[in-house]
Amino acid sequence: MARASYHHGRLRETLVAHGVLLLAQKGIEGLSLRTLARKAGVSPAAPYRHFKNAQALAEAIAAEGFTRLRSTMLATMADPLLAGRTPLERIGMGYLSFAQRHPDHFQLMFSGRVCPDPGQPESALHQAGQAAFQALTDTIVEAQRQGLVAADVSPAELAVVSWSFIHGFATLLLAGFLDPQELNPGLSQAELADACQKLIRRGWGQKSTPKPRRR
Amino acid sequence: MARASYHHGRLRETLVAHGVLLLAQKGIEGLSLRTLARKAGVSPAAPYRHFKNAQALAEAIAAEGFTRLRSTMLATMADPLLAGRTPLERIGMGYLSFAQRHPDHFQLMFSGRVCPDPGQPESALHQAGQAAFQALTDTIVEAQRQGLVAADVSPAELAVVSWSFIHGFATLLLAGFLDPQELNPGLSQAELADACQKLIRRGWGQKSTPKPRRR
DNA sequence: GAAATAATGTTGACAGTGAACACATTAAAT
DNA sequence: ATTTAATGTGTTCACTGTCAACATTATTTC
Repeated sequence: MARASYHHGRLRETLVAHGVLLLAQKGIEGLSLRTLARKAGVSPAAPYRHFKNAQALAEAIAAEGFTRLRSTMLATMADPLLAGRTPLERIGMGYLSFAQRHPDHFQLMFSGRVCPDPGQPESALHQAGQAAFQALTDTIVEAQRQGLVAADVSPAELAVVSWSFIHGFATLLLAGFLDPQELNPGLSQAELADACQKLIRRGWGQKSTPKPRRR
Repeated sequence: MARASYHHGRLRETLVAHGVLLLAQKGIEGLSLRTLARKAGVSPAAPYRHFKNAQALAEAIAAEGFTRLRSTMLATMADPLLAGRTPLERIGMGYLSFAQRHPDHFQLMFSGRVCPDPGQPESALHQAGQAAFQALTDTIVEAQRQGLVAADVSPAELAVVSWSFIHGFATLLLAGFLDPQELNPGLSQAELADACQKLIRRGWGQKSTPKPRRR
């Protein structure tokens, strides 16, 4: 931890890296600029040479979260154990997996502590978020090519819908609003996710165009 | 603000009420126990007689948020201006309306500052949240009765899916991830929401039973 | 290569915060 | 009426984000 030279050399990355760890250990409330400076072996004022304020540091940590979320989703896409799943199922599982393994990081990314006004759409946070979103859009295009998803709807719309659903599902799960057995018909999380996914694919509207009844 | 008697009398409610206001003015970061005590004209230690700590106060404010969210949804349900909309559209509009008019309150309710572990499912927060959720479930049952929603799916499942979607949509909207015109085909928020809603009702799966091609 | 300049880190201070303690005042119960 | 519980006060502590003045080093420029 202790360093020889007066300058740290890689303080910015070190702060973000320790931020990710501290977040996992102490949660969002436990994340403090001073603590991170201490862990980096640096004075409390040093971080201000790299970040305008504590929120900017939190934004950088959140941006790193989006990068990792994207990596997790891509890894899940390539996981041979999930070969039987459709691309959209796989990427959704990646999203959920990240949210559940790094709940505090996930919450920070969307907690409003970050990016309150979209005045700076060029921020690293926005870019990292859009990159993750792009992975989802790419997956949808691929699913359309494979004939797994309706091809007559714009990928962007489909991406908005699927991201909205999976994000809401993850958030409500983390917040504990989907746990009680009273409301769910005693399903495990995987079963519930699966049921929802099937329901979405099918649509929940009344079957207004009565298909030729199978029987 | 100043009071005559030594005891405040309704400190708890006063703190929560001022909390809602302060939240709207200063955002989540600006919400502090001491400031609320000051606004209530009371010493910094007084709130601790009513709340175990600052987080418990935040939870009470969040619970109040769920109560108001439920009220907003019910009001939207009854709004005569929206008579042409289906019940699910109306309640979704109520949800979005609350999220956009009280973004900080909405974020607090799901920000993880609140209810980290579901060890206390009896908390007021959980109860208020479940009451809001119940309004949604009721609406779905009603929509099923009206034949607007597939009746062969459990209302609980439909409620999970619709709550997940609308919550995710609201969150991404607030976080600014749905704004850039690059990704959306230049739609207004209302148009986007409408397109998503239609898409969900129809389902996004490949039309496995190909309708007679129009041309 | 030496000097000027920019980048980066330090020290010390300040106000604001959550929290705890002993104590004061009032309401409620006996 | 007296005891007891509930509620509010004053004070203190450790911690936090932030800043200004200063110190050290890296980088550029002559």
